[in-house]
Amino acid sequence: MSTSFQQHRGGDLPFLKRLNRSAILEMVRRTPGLTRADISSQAQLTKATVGGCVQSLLHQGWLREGELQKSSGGRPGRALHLNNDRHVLLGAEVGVHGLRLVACNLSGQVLESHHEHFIPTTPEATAERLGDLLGGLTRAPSVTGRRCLGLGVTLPGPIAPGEPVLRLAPNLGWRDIRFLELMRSHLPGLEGTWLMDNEANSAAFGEIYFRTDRIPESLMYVSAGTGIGSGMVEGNHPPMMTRGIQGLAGEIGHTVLQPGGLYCHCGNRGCAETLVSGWSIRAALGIAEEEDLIQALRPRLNETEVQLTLRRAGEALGILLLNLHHTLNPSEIVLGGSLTPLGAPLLDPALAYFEANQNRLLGTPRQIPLRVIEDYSFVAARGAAAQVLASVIHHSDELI
Amino acid sequence: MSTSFQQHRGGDLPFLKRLNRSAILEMVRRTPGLTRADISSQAQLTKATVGGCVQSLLHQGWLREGELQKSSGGRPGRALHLNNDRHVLLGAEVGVHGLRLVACNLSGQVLESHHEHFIPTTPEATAERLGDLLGGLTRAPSVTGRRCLGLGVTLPGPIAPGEPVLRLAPNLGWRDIRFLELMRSHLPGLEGTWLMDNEANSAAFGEIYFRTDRIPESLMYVSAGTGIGSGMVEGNHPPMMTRGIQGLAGEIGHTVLQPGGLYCHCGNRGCAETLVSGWSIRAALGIAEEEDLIQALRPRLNETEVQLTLRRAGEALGILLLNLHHTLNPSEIVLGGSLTPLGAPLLDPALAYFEANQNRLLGTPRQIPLRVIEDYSFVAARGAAAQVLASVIHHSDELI
DNA sequence: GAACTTAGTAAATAGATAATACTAAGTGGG
DNA sequence: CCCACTTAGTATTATCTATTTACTAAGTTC
Repeated sequence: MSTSFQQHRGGDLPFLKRLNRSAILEMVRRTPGLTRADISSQAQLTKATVGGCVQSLLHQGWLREGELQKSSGGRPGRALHLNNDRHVLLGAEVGVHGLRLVACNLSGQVLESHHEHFIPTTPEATAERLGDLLGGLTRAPSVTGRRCLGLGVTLPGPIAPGEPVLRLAPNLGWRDIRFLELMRSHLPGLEGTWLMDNEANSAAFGEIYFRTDRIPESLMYVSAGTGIGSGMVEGNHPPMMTRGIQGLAGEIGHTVLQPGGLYCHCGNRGCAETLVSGWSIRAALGIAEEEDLIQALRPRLNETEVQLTLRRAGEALGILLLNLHHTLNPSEIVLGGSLTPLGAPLLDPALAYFEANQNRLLGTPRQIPLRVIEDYSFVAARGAAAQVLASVIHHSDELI
Repeated sequence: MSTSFQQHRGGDLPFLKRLNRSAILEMVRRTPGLTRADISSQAQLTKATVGGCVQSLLHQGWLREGELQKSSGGRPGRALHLNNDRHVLLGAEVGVHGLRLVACNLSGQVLESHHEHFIPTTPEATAERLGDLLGGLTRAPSVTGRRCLGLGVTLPGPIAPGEPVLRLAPNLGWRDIRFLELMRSHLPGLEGTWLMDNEANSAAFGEIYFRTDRIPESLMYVSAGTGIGSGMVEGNHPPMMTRGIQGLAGEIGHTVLQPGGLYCHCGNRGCAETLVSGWSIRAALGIAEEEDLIQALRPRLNETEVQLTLRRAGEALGILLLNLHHTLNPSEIVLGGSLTPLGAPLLDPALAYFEANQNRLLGTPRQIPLRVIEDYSFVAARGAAAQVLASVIHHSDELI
């Protein structure tokens, strides 16, 4: 899961076994309904090997057998699916204005979710409250009885690569917090893999990991909220994300778009966040921190000052997206975050700029899919749950 | 080597064998002088397994035994090194103003190199000339007799991920060129792995791959020449690079730094290249395409117009570097390309801006190493040779 | 020089996938 | 309805790889 320096390691036979087990589970996860024969041909393993692996995965409750496939002239194969009844994944997001929690099954379907307005004060108090809420979630009828595979927590700031430390959360005033450790005492019985990550990273991961059709080669999630962040996920088996040596990868809110421009809270001038972010829009339109930004703006959308501010912010967002296109060139871009409910006045200029300029270099008609997420609310928490599953499948011995 | 969508595959016993062979070879490559016992403890393989692998790698001429290590109370181990006498790697760079070729040994030491001023006209003529020069290189005394592992060619533009097609070379006027195919007929006897990549990608790869101490977790190479490009390499075993779905990753010359700024040749406004690039400096100072930019500028460095132009370009470069820092956060940045010989008037403002602003977010004193390459000339060609070696080690059956 | 320590090798063992042969369960033609 | 044919999946045996165990090699230390 981390980008930290990997020492060279050899592999023994159990390693090979784990590898094949996780490959088979991933295949069924990505294309539900696969038969053993399909797996055998795709994975380049013999029928016998696949049969053995599948049997043990069935036995352990990871897979279940489904209907018979249509015959193509011979004995029909038996469809295989994830067994969604046995396990649960927990994910939580600590946001600037609230806590969000989800419990998912292996397919990423949300079994239970909870949202609570909550202004994080100290890390300790936040951990306690979040622990309580998670405890409640695990006692929900749809969750009890399932085996918990772990917990993923997202935080609004850069995470140190390699160890679970929040380096900084500018909008919470936190610095160097080992948040998982703070939560341990409040969730003593919760087993499985615990991990934490940046909100945009987790969101990006979840958006690519739980998909079962037209899986992009890479995906970038841009989170436009109080600040602006992004997460990039690439590849498969397992998807990898770039964190950067200090966890700063994706801190696109502090890329400079306007040299010599306004001062940012980071001290530099002309950062993207001075042009497009919850805080810069509040500053430009005089909206207090305590008010809900969306609710404050909705009645004022006819004011020219508001329209102008949102249009300028949208144009800056468009430039930001284009710069990412020319820096990372993801296969798909997903736009989320608490500013997205502002809709067209903010987003149309961004999408228009991106579409107008994305093909200038190559001149091809191909358009990179750019999607505004319908409901951004539980994306990060669900993504953290996805990271837990990936970690279990690829880096644990659960499958043996 | 490519970022294209990987189908899930299982692994069989020969796969495991290849994996361990390549892991051992990589370990010795990265830390020359390792003993079998060192490898055994680091790779988590038993002494017997390591002994067997090493024996066959010695037998095939990949490794050689060296001196005895100093004893630490018992029998001293025998140092292992790459055998640099048996193989050769070929790399070539097709530049806007010339062709550069290298022949390297396994450690990346240049056995033979050649530079020729050459303005590429058609792809066919360029391929023919490059083929002739490479043929000459292979007949050099230091090269003949060695087994050729392959050829890597770099080109100044985005390469399609997954297949060896140059999508576009704006400064050559080329589009959708299968350059390797054009070269085949001129190098009929040349065996091994053939590959091609973008110049900055190959340079980045070479800068990280041949290093033997303090190997960074990731490295970004920024190439400032006629245009501006970058390449990012991450991880190890093997190092991976981001190409993007259209090969546009790293096209930082077309990130927008000055919304509403000057028109770029791509048709957009305010691209980084309009502020810092060979062509924009030429345009600003009225230097013709035929003149050598460095030679034309050197006598004029006292002119205020020149100083101002270079300082502004340098500041833009500094912003570009900072934006990359906040987007990818590489462990190390290397600056190369044909503009670097301009030295302080261009580079000082860039380095100063980067250093002044890189720690604003986290507030830590840590400085990301930013190095201007001493001699940029054969970096890309040597990097392409490095890619050949990595491809052989990780994706071929040569080691068995 | 004897005890000890570490490096490396040889032979037997365990455990993984592959190969082969088999059974299971459909289709379709007569 | 039967039978040839096709494909899915399982059982058994074989092969291959790494490990385990025992051993030899070659130093240091007292």
